[in-house]
Amino acid sequence: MATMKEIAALSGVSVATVSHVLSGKKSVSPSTRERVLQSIGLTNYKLNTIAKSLRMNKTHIIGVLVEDICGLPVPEIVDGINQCLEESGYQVLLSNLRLLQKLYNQYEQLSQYTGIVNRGLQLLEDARVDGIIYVAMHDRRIDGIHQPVSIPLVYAYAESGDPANVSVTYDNENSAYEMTRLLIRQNHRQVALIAGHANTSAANRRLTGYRQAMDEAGLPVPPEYIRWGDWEYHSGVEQAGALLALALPPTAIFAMNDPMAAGCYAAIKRSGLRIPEDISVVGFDNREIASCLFPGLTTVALPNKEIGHTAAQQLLQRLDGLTIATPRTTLPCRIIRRDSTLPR
Amino acid sequence: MATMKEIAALSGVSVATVSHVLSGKKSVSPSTRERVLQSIGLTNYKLNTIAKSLRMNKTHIIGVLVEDICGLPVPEIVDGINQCLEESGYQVLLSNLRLLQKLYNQYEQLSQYTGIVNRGLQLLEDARVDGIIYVAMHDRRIDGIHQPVSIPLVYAYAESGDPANVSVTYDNENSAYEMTRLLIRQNHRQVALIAGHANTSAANRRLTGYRQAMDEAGLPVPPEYIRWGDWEYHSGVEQAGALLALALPPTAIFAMNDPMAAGCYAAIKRSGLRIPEDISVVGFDNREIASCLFPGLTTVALPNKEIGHTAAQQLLQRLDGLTIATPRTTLPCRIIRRDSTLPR
DNA sequence: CGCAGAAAGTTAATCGTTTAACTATGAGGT
DNA sequence: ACCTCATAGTTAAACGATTAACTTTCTGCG
Repeated sequence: MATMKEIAALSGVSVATVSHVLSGKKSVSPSTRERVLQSIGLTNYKLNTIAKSLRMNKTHIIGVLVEDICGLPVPEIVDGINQCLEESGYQVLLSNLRLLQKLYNQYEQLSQYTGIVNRGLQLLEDARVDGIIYVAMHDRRIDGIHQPVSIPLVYAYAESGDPANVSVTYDNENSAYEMTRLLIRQNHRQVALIAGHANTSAANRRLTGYRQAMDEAGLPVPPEYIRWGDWEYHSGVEQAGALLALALPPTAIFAMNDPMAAGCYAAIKRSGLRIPEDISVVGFDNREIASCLFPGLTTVALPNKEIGHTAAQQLLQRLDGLTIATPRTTLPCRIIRRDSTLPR
Repeated sequence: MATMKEIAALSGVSVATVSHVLSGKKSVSPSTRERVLQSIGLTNYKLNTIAKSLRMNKTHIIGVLVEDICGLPVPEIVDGINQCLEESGYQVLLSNLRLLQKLYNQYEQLSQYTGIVNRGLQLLEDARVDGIIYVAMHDRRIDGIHQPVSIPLVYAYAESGDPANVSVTYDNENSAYEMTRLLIRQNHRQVALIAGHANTSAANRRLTGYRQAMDEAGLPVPPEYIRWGDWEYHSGVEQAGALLALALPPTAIFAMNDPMAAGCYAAIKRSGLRIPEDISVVGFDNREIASCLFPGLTTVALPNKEIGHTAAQQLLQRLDGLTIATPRTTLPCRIIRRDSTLPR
């Protein structure tokens, strides 16, 4: 692959002149410019970005740290990041921690967790990325995360424990509120909830939203209407079974994610009831299942792509030296209405 | 961030010596080594990989080109790639073409397609990656893909049109064969097939496997038992409906992917039949739905992680100067047995 | 004692850019 | 004629590592 030196020799000028032609930062006579461009056309010259990075101390590469690339929202978030960065001439260096997403309960063991995250950050820092986006799956109460010296870092999806850090998240609380409101507007008065793992802040926020909607409508929430699942299909089956066995079973079930909603479907059908005629079910996440269940599941779609896009935007702003006025961005979700609910 | 120069000054030696201590390629007296290591400990020294890359003409970065990171097998493949590369000290630069995966029919418009792919390859080449893994979703009949000069390239998931290129794929044909065999062993004699989009080689290979199993067992395949869908849920509903309306309806349906199998579930339940007592259904892909349907769907799991891992391995071999003996690797799939089939 | 050879360092070139500082030339103004 | 200034180009020093080639010192052996 040709270098500037060869182009310079071929055109009978100095490398500096070639550089000037390419950068356009200094004026070059039309004739020399033409000669240089022709030489470039003749060879397979490619600017060596490595040399440029070394000289300029800027790689135009952003490190994206993910806990598990196979985790559901992750590819979409990365997509959003990628799209935004590409437009600004940046590229994405991916670092995958391969942390099992399902270890909700071990989530509290922050010590070894932060160790792994810090190793990932190190790797990106070593690669001399210009900035880092950390796609975190769970809000951090304590931030044991070592902010690499002098590399801007923004959080996507979940929040950093330190409110000074910039984070881009979605509105768990309001989405759960709106979804519950939707059921209430359909005259449901017995609305039960199947929650995700109690350790996760997502579950707690969605619970808050649900409670607020019920309270506002003056509807009672008997404790047996709040069932704690573990985000998995089977806990949906189990908890829905328990709800159906109640003396006063709910007329609507709000499952905190789609697999658990699918579990409700199984339990409900097994008991001979029909969805939505006898009982309404709604989910959360808008996974592929939601549209493949029968009847189609009403659920909430997370703004994953936007989360990634916004996080990337904010990072680029910081790279331009701007300080982010509001470090926490919370994006709204969208309710996807299908056929799993019916008014009473 | 400190440099070798500063470490050298601090330890009273030359940069060369510092380099020797770090690389271990030349002997250094224990005392100087100790002094240098202490200086490093005192500062925040980090090897500048950019400078190293420039000098060594090697970045230790592999470009991964994906058509759509949100496409289902993609994250797992990337995970496999990542895992393998990480062990060898390489990192992943991601390039996402954001080609809509669903444009099956436009798939034949190769001209503009190759343009986009080539732009993606250019971007990676510009970044001076050491090698490229192209995660392609569809086999290429003609390869319009411009192999970037001197950068090793391997295909993952789908095959390159040129048999000389190294590709790592999975065994569509045999998996469909085995799945059909499973149904036949359960004494099903009327086994119908709901195929994916006719344009795709995956659909055609799976069809071949199915046909072979039926032929071997001496079972007739009436033309109306082969239904062409488009990989989507609704075509499953539709085609299963058509099958059930036949004079001699099948006792088992093999859907070429899980969403279409889910469509079968809907059509079958609507018609009042039970799965698996009245009719067996199997799918393909082992998506999340498979375990969230009721009853659980028997399906085939693709070796996505292994595909990525193997592709990365082969690329690293090529980087080490080895030539790959067999450029085409076809990995076996695994049948996941759940509760959607019953012997006759 | 003399010499070979190993051990421990240093010097300086190199990778491919960018860019401040400099030179040379010519145009324009007074 | 002289000064100023803009234009077009060159030179050379960075950026931060690696490494071949060289120097110096020491060890061991005949």
